Amino acid sequence: MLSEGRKKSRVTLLDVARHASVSRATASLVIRKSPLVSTETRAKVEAAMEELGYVYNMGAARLRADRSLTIGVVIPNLVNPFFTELLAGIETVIDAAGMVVILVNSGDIATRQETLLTRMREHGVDGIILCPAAETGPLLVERMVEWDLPLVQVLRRVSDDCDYAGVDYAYGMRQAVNHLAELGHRDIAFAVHGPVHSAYQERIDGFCEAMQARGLDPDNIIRVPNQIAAIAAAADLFTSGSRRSSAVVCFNDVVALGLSAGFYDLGITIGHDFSLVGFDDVADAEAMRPRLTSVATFPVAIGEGAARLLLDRLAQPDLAPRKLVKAPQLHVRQSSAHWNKGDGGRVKNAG
Amino acid sequence: MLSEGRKKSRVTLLDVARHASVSRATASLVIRKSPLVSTETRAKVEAAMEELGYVYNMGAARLRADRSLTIGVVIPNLVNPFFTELLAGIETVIDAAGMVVILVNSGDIATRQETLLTRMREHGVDGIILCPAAETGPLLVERMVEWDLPLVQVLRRVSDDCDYAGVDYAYGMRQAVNHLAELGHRDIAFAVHGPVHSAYQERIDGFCEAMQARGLDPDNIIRVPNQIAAIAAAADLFTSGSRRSSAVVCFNDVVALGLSAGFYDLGITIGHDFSLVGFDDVADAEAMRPRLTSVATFPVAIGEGAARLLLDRLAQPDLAPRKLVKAPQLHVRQSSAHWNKGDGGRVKNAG
DNA sequence: CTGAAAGCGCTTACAG
DNA sequence: CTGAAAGCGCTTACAG
Repeated sequence: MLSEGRKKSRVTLLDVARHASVSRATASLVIRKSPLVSTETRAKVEAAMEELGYVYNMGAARLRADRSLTIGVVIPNLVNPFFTELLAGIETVIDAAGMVVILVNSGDIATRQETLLTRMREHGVDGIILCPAAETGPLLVERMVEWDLPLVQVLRRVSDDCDYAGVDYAYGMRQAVNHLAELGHRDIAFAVHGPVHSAYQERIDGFCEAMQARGLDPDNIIRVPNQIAAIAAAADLFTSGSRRSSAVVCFNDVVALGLSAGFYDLGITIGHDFSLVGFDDVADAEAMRPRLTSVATFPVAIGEGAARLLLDRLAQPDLAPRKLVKAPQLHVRQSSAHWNKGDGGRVKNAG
Repeated sequence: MLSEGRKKSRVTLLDVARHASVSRATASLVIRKSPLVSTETRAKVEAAMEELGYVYNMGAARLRADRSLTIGVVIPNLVNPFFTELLAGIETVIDAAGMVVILVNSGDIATRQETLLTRMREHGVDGIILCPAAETGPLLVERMVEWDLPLVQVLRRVSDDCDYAGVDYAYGMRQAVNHLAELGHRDIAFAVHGPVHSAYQERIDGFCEAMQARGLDPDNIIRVPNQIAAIAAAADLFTSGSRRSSAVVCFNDVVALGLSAGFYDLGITIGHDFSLVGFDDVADAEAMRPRLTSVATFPVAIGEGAARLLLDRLAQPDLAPRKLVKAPQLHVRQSSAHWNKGDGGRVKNAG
């Protein structure tokens, strides 16, 4: 009830100790739930804290103990639902560990990322989960080591000397390509977009290898724009011209959503006239009509995994670098259908 | 190049001062960019910082200066794209002010929100932007005042004694209803879902008033499920039974997306057989086919506004409570169409 | 413009 | 189990 003048004189641990007639050290032990304190004393101190309206001052504790119970999360993009789910997974685990997330957005710009990492360091975060911006070099990881700042890379990696939580993109691509090949497709395109980074490259490589393993031509890789409306407008790249394809694997579900709209505008029915496979399997895949066949990459689980890697490293700084590479999983829905090679024509949806 | 033993003996401001042959106070002034220091001295100190690899310790500064350059953001839900955009707006402004966001997710659970607010307070945040969880009482704001912790409510409000940044939901509803009424619709339903809070209530009230102002029956308010697949399965609530409607206003675009899928499954063509108006105008509205008519609520701008309100309050704590209520804006696309009253039948899309 | 000193609120050995 | 003391790294008056 001391709301008067709280600003001026905040209740301190010493006040609590005096009120409970114990020493400051004892009060500190109670707060940190040490077993060295008798139940009786503990109760007395807790009552005093309650009565005085004591608020623990993490700032002071962190200065002395050199830990902040704070971790930094650097994400290249806050609008893509994929990153949001990743973030949700991270937040859940960090929160459960009694820690707190400082979130920043690099906008996928390496120079900005520099600034932000410096700022995180000044704020004294205990560690960092980073999805490296495009163009990030491997020196970044070296610097973090020099800074003695525990780091886990997530989704993209720039160095092998550092923890990493991500997705087996090559395996995902293999599933997508095999699925379409088994439906009879031979002219399969790959629609990509966005900045170039390890996850981009792994998807490209995975697509090419999977196509070659099937004896198919892997060269039909087409870049589309970033904005959804522009992607839709680019749909005719796949259905007209010299490189007509009967199916397209998409870099992610954003591309799939855009192309799906574009095909609709062209009067082409997905899952009938043309097959489409997305990547990530965000919520929209199930909401689209026809429903989108997509390769699930489980962003929430990746986020949780990344957070656990970091927690482990904080506990054991000398652990060798670890990798958590999650296997994606194809969800077959309605947007992919049989292709009749016999006459090169279209057959009924078999999804 | 002092990477050896950095852990043990970190470079401190006193080291910098000595290295530059000035006092600690002077070094501190340089860091805080005070104009009281000569250019020459400043350069000397900056060179020393560079040479020694000095890292500013916010933790120590905050303890002494009683500010943390940190603000807490409490969001009920990280997966809804609407909140993500809101967050992006907040982050941009806070970042530009040289501050940093601590993000937590209340899951729309009031008790969890309590815990999180306490934790934020212990972490010493300078202020909080809160989208109150459902069931949050007005006492929460009183407590924050008692805690002397600056607060701005965003999107939902539980008290008028506190800054608020949000949307004029009633005006948005009026636009949606008027649009449909002008197209000839009379049996207009309102599809709602999710937890009950001020924004929910304002939308309900806004819908009812708008309908009454048009002389239409406002009682056709129907609750649908929260998950998108379940919303789709509930689409027949609007097209069968005693209360058939010809158009539906949706609580948000998630509902619109779900119902759109459900109508597709029922063989009903949006923008032709039935009209649909969404709310929020997230990116998906433009990506859907037919494109979704929706009331834009500009979440990024709201986030920016909320962050500015908080920054202003930090600068001037005694300001009277302020409200930033943004006017939403109807975007007419293809999902809403003329309705021919004459024979109660369907006419061609006029979107 | 600079120096010496006190203090923010906690934790950590170190004796008892 | 408890007390007295030092110190984490900064900022802030206060004299000069």
